[in-house]
Amino acid sequence: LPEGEKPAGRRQDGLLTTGEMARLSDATLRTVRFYEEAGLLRPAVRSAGGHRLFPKDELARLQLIGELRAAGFSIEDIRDLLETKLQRPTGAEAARVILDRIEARSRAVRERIRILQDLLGELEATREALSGCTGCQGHPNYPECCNDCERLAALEEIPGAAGVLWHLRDCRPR
Amino acid sequence: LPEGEKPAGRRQDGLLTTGEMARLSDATLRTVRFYEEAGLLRPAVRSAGGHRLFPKDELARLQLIGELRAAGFSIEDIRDLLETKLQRPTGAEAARVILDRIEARSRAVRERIRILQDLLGELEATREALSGCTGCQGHPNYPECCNDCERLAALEEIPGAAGVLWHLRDCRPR
DNA sequence: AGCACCATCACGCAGCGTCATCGTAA
DNA sequence: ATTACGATGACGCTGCGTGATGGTGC
Repeated sequence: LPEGEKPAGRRQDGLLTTGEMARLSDATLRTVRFYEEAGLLRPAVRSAGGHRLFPKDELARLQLIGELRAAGFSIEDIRDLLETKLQRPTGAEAARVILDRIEARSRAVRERIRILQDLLGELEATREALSGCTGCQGHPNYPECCNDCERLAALEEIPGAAGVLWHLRDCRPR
Repeated sequence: LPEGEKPAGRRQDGLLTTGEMARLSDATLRTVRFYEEAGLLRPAVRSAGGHRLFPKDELARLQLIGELRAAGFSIEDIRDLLETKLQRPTGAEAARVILDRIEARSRAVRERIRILQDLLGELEATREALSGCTGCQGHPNYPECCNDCERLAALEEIPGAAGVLWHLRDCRPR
């Protein structure tokens, strides 16, 4: 064993099997194969028996693909991104194209974060509004009785989501 | 016209057509119908000619569904949430179930926000690393020359994503 | 009678999951 | 020879988009 080098797989040729790629990147076999067919991973060399063998660089690619997917890039977007540099005549041009796309995605991600944060706020407000209900004594004509509940009526405000989930009368659209 | 009441649609019976529902909630006709078939909107009354007519409360429901979908929740998740109250015998029990689910959702949403923020950070770092390249003078043997670029080598660190996108040698998996 | 509106099939799409059946690797 | 691992179809799923074709509302 050459010292100071942890082999990524256990093959001596430094190639990775489909399964190793999958395990090292939180993907599945199916996903790795799908990405290869889709052209996101470069055509793997095959063993004599037909098994895919990926050079180790492809692992970094696969991991990046996973992150870009999580960020909402489509398969096609990603293919474009990965090919951009090779399809532009100069580095300056390629960089501008890539920067634009990243900018656009960043904006979309920020927007998505904002939406999620708003929703989180509404969920919290809903939780607060209904938290008093866990101590509610049984009532004969539940669930209609909640419409006349004094405790709920005394609340400063009932978020729209709570009104809908609790099936209160007059849930007004916002 | 009874005063002080802005009718939601323009029908005098206060019911909303599929199209009105769609327009008032940023959905499409198809989506409204789909949600009804999926049981997210309660079976609409039909006109003599077969057109759906929704009571105005359903609009608040539809809007809530839109928000939950935007946050990434599945149709089934949403159906469960919406039906919870009616399927439990007491308010206290229903409230506990709903609170649990909201708690779980909140946690999931927080987790998603965290992931997206991490990604945003990586996107920004990538943008920064490549932003200098937009001024790169043409070079005869682009794109290979980037591997020996002095400017890139001088950077404190090159994020993995940039290494992959820029096809630099030795992009090591993380 | 005209025009916008709505209904119901029905097919299509991404991005894989999930068998089933079979060949490989060591 | 065993046992885990991988390959190749092929069909399934979600959440709608997108026609086509024909009836409604007013």
